[in-house]
Amino acid sequence: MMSPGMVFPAKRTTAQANTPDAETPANNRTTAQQLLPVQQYASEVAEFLRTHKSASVVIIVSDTGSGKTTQIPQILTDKIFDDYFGGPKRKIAVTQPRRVAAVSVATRVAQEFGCKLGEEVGYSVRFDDMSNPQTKIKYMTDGMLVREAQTAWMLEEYNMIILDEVHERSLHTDVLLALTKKASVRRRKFFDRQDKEACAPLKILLMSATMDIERMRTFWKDAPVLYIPGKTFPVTIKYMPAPVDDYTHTAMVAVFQIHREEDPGDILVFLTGQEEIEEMVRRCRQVAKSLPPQQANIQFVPLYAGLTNEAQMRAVSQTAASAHNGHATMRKVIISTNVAETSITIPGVKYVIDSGRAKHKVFTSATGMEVLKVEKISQAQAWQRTGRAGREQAGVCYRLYTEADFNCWPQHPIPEILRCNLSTVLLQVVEMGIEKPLAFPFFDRPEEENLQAAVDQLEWLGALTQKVESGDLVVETTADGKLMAQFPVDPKYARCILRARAHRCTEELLTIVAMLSSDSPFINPAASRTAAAAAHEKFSSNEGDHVVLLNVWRAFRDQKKGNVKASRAWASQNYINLRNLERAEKVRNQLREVCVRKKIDLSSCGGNTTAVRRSLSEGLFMSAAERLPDGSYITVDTRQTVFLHPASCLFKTKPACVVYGTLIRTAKLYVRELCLVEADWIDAVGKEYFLAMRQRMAEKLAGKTTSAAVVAEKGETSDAMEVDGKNADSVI
DNA sequence: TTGTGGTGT
Repeated sequence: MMSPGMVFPAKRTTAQANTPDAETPANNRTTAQQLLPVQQYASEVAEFLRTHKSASVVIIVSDTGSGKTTQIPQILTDKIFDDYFGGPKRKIAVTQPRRVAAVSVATRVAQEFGCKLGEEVGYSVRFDDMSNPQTKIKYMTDGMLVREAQTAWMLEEYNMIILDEVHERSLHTDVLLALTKKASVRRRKFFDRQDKEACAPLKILLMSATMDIERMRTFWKDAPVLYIPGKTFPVTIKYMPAPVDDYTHTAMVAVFQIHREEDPGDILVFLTGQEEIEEMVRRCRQVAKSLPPQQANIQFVPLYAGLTNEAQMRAVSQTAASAHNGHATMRKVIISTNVAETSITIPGVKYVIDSGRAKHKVFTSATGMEVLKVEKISQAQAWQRTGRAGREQAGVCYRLYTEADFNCWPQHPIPEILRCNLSTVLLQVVEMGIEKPLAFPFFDRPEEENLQAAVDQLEWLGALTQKVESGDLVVETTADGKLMAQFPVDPKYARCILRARAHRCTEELLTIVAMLSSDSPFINPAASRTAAAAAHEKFSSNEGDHVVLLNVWRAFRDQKKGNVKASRAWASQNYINLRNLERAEKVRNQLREVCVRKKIDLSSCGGNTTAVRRSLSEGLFMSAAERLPDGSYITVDTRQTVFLHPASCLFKTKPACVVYGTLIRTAKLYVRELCLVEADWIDAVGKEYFLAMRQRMAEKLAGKTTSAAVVAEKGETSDAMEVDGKNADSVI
């Protein structure tokens, strides 16, 4: 067992500049604490907006705690709404990357505004719309606004779109950056030329933390910028004098050092994942047992998104200030993933310990492969973590890396739009009437290869057609594509639903696709793994994991005829996560509504699971794999060696041919969410696709005679290719 | 024979 030791030099008294906002001229910390900075600057904000009344885009920059999200929309409605916008008065949309934020901010603003939530001030998030036609300020998730744009891409319902937390660069915020840019130009032209009563110009307000402002100004042709100081307290930064190998161990030593030497205040530790966190919590509790009685006032709580709401609440709720051991107060140590970076705010934190790492998902369009790996975070993320120590009082951030290391890290994380499968977004954008998706004004343009891969994939799925007109790629959605765009799921699953019409099993496919859109219904607690596996056995199938999901759903639905209590008991006995199933139910209802609206036949196949598998094969044919003699598999299109994931119900039976939902590299290159299919089915639906892929591979190989290409030709694993410093993408 | 960073329609 480790012994608590000293990892950091003695306490330094000088507070260093803590966040980038300390450098902005407007920043000072002598503000009256009862007022939010924006309230103090209200007249300046109003003046700024009035001065730039003719600008279609303005930028407001501010860090945590300025109150910009709650106050600025109110300033717009209170002070200048009447004369600020030309044309008829409609709504202000304020987008948020997270639903909880949209809901909670709207609730607070409705109170301040003195109206009932859902009237002048409201919100709109998936499954929950609290707004009406008279709503003036509508908080919404960015994804929700993208959805709305699909039917009205010029966003005529709004006078102004406020994009909040732009610096986070969420996928949908990036889509909106491009879309609103296009819409504002079009609306301006429309307004100038035509009926001024029918359509007002569209104003855009970007709200961001202090970063990347110059690039943003360039993108928006020198948009005016207003800086507002945030309200945070100074945070002292302490770096490691030398690099550490074992950051978990170092984090533990730091925790106990702080506990021994520093003032009261909770500690927030940033690690990378559930397993690592549970392990550290366990070891900390062990060490705490041997602390002297006067130091026993310490407790450890894990925090990650996979926890139940109750467990998350336990981590977030304020430490009971009640005396412990007669006099000392309890110190709480929250050991968390990056969920505590932005999504969850924890009161009472005075110390942050930052491992400097996080798990990131990387997607490769050429192979459809995902990798989830631990990587160094960006400087912006490090500042975000640091800021968590200064919300209520001055704090300290212990960085488990050297200053020299930190200075070498990238300034910003890679935006999501550059590291995800673009097919869903692309179909949405095309359905808005954007015919030349390669010319869409992305703030950060995805690699053309990735965009083209998404276009190709959508074409193979029958969602669109593409052609080249005077050098530009022009695409158009097909009738099926228009239907597919209606479903809020990956287009390949939308295609499965559409194919289910022919096989008379749309009800079953709705269930399966809804279940795939939600987190797994299975709970596998480490302590009772055998019991859980035994309980799950009754849902098993030799036809694949999709049929297993269907079985779970049917059991759940039959249970639901009973009462809530019975439902809970059933879930607990069967190691089933009820929350995830209830979410799947909501998704299913939404998908079903799309079918009703679009007059898509709803039919059920009963026990005929062949029809179900056939439908799946026709949407997932691009993700097919065949068994090799040694029990491994090879993907039919890109000829990569892959392995069935051991958690799949087909792991043992190893059928000759499967389609899969995801291809992910962890210990090996695994395929998951497997469905047993006949090779004939795949050939029938994917013949042209496989021919085209084979031809493309041959062309690439002809052009490249590197050893990597030869290895790829033999169908070796991409491991072998990586030895050459290449990967499968470079040869396919 | 494995494993789930985090969002969202």
